[in-house]
Amino acid sequence: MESFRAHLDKFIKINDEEYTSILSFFTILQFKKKENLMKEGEICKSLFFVSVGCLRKFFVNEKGVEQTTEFAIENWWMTDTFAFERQTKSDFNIQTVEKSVVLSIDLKSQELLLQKHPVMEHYFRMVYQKSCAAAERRIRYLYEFNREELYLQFSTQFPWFIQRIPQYLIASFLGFTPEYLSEIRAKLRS
Amino acid sequence: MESFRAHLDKFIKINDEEYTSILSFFTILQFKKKENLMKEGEICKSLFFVSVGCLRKFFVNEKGVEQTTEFAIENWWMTDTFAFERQTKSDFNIQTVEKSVVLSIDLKSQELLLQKHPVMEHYFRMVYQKSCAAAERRIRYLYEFNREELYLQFSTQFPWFIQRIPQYLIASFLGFTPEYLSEIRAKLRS
DNA sequence: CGTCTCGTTGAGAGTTTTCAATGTAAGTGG
DNA sequence: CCACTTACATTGAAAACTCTCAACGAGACG
Repeated sequence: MESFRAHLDKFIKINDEEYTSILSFFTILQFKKKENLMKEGEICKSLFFVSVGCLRKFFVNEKGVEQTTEFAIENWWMTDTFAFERQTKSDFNIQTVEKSVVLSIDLKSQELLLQKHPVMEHYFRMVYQKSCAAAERRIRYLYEFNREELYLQFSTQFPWFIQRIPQYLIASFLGFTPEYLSEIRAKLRS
Repeated sequence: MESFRAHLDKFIKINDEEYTSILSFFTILQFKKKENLMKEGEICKSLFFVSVGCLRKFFVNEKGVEQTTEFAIENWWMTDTFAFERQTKSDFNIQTVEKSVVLSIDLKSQELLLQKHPVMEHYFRMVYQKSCAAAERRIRYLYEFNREELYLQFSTQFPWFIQRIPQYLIASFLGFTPEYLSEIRAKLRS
């Protein structure tokens, strides 16, 4: 878990002993591709930190289609924040997109962690703050661009991610159908 | 500023002396309807807390139309989080929708506040966490519903807000044109 | 009274989805 | 390694959704 340590170091100053203690509050989990970490309708027990790999969050709409709302790659956190905070049923599914290594913590452990290591309040404050900032930007893009522009924007901003992820997930994340993405790509190609 | 105290009390335990000290880091501002608190392109200096009234955050799209992305009513915070954190140019405008009373704090003051009152780290962690939770829900709705359903959803969930705000701002917030909102309302009426 | 803002209506145009069919790449078990 | 199956990507036509534009009506306010 060297990567988690490096990540924490970007926000807070801790020594080896503290790090060992902090890490002890988490469970390390390994997943294959397309394994489920959380299911819609089940109590949202865990907050996940992606150490290696990629997760996606999605729900199933009334037509039975999976709508991806978020990806999490290395050094990102993911859960249904609303449901985790209240320990209620999750509104989302979380699934690996690739083989992944994930740190997991439950609410009670997080509370104990914050109690024992107050510096982690600062850490999580910063993480949530960045997460809010990202959400604000995300929402702006959704209002500013039409589907074609969203794809163009996304593929120029994260070309390496486009390579990494199947296209139908990109389409799902950008909020349109795989067919329409094909059409857009055909148009851009010509 | 009794309302701010009551709001803080929901998250943290502080005495009168601490509260007085905390409040001293803020500036109290009064605004009339449609006054500007922040402008796109200017350095994002302030984080705002709405004590009374209502703010909206918007940007101007390439067609010159104002797109509202967020409202803040009593006990909500608002800024361009990304720009505030980095003290860079704001990507959004912030304007009052009604006559409002607002607490304002700049980044340096917030840092001093957090230093002097570590309990505020916890407070802001909770606030940002809730904000993230709201954003996750918001994004889900944007993916789940078409415009008509968005309006239906919004108007049944926040009927009191629909009363409070002019319709063209509702349309802007939900991401469609006032004309289309009229059409939806006509359809629902019949 | 005139002006401005806001809400409404309708026609036509643009965007995006649906559905069904086909093609292609990739994984699996023998 | 091949044959089979499944998952993913593409195409095209018709339908559904949403926007644009121009015009009109109603109310607020100086």
